[in-house]
Amino acid sequence: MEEQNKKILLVEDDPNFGTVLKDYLMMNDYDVVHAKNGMEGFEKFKKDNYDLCILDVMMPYKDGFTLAKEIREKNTDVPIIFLTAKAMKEDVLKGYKVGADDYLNKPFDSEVLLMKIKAIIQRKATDSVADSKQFEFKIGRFDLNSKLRFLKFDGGDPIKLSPKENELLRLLALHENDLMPRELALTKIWRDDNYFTSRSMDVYIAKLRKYIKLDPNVEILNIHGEGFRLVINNN
Amino acid sequence: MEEQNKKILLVEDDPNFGTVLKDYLMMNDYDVVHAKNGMEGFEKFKKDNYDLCILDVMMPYKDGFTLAKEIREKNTDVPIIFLTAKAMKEDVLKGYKVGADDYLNKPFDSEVLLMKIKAIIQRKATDSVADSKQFEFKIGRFDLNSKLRFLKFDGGDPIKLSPKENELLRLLALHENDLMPRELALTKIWRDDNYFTSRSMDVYIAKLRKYIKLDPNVEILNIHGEGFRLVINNN
DNA sequence: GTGTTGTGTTAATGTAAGGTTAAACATAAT
DNA sequence: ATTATGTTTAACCTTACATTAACACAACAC
Repeated sequence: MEEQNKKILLVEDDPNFGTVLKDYLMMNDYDVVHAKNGMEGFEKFKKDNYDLCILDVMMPYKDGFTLAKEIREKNTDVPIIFLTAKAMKEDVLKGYKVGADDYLNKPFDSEVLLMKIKAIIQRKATDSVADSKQFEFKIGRFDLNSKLRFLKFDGGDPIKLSPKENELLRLLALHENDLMPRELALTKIWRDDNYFTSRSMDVYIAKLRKYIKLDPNVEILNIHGEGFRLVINNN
Repeated sequence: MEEQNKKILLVEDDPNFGTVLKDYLMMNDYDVVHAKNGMEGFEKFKKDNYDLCILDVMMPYKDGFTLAKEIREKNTDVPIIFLTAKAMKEDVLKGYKVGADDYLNKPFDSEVLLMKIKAIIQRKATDSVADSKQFEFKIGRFDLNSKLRFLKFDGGDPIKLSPKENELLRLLALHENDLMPRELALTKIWRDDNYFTSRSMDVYIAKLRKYIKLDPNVEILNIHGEGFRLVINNN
C-alpha cells in the first residue's frame, strides 16, 4: 500500500518565500497547498482535511492569528505553526493563546522546521484515524467489518478481505439495494477512471461474488453501462 | 474535587537561575522539584510522576539529552522542554530526535515559558486520555504488568520484557481485539516511521509471538498494510 | 442476424509487505 | 576489560495484493 503523505496548508503572502518553502516541503514528501493570504487560506482549509497548518503572522487583510482563530472554530485539533519575521513577545503569547503548537522566527533553519513538523505530526498521530466513517455493515447473513477487513458468514470464521475487496464491498453496502456507479468506485478506490482500472474492478466484483454466494439472498447485479447493485432479498 | 497542581521536574545546574525559575513557576501554581544535575534529575524522576520535565542541556556529568533518553526509556509520554544557552542547530535537532516537545533559548522570556508550559500540558491532557495511566492488562492466561515490565503466565514466574517489547505489547493490549495501526506503534515507540524502524518492529512482533504462544488462545494477527491485532479467543 | 461494446472469469506476472534469523552495534552490568 | 542485554541493520524467504492479459459470453445497436 502506498504510504499516504501528510497534507500541509501553508499560508504565506510572500510569493518568493512561499514558493521556496512549498517546494522544500514537497521535496520532503509532504503534500502542500499554498494559499497567498488569510482569506484564501481559510477557503482552502474548509475544502479539505489537513494534518498541519503553517501560518505566516504578518499578512494583508487577514493576519495569521485571525485565521488561526477561524480555523480553531472549525477544528480544535489540527496543529498550527506560526511563522513571523519579528521575535515579538506579544506575538508569541498571542499565538499560544490562539492555540498554536509551535512558533518559528524568520529567518529559520529549514531542517529545524522539518523536525518540528515531524514532532508535531507524530504527537497527533493517534487521532488521525478519527475519520469517523462507518465500519460495520450487515449484509444478509453476512457481517462486514470494514476496519478489520473481514466478512463473517452466520457469525462463523471471518473471511479476510484485501484492501480493494474491502473498500469495494463497503461502497456497495453503503448503496445497498441501490445503484453504485462504476465511476464512483473507480474514482474513490482506484483514483483513476480508465480502461484498465475498470477491468481491475471487474476482477474484484468477481471475487466478491464468489464470497457472497454463500448466501443465495445476496447478490451483486450489473446495471449495464451504469454500475453495480448489491441486492438483499429478504423473503 | 480540588484541582491538583501540575508537577514539574526542573533540572538546571546553575543554582541562581535554577532557584529563580523554580520560585517563578511555583508562584504560578506549579509544584516544582529542582535537581542540580543530570544524575540527581534521573533519581528524582524515578521517584515520582511528573507532568512535565524542563531540562537544561549544558550540565556537567550528564547532559540534558542523555537524561532525556533515560527518561524516555521509563516513560514515552511525559513532555520535555529543553533549555539551552546556545541556539545551536545541532542541539535543536538532537533534542527533537530524543522526543522533545519544545525548545527555549536562554535568555528567554518567562511569560513565554509559561505559555509554552500551559500549551504543552493542555495538549497532553487532551490527546493522551486514550492511553492514560493504564499499566496492567489481562491477556488470556497472561498478566502484563507494564510498569514493572513483566509478563506472567498462569501466575507463574514472570518473564522479563525489554522496554520495547513492553511498550509494544502494551499498545497491542490497549487495542485488544482491535486494530493497532503500524504507524501508531512506530510514532509512539520508535518516534520515526521508515523502512528500518518498521523492520525493527517486525522483529519485536516475532519476539512477542514467541512469548504468547504459551497460550494458544492468544495471538497477534497481521492486517496487511494496516497493522496488527492482538486477539484473545475465549472458548 | 452480425458487429461492437461491456461484463465475467481465470490465470500469469510483478511488486510490496510481512516473517524469520543472524550478525552488527550499543549500552549497561559485572 | 569482559560479559550480558537490548536494539538495529541486513539478508533472505514467503505470502499477499493488484494489475494485466486472455478469452468467453451477454447486451445492445443496427
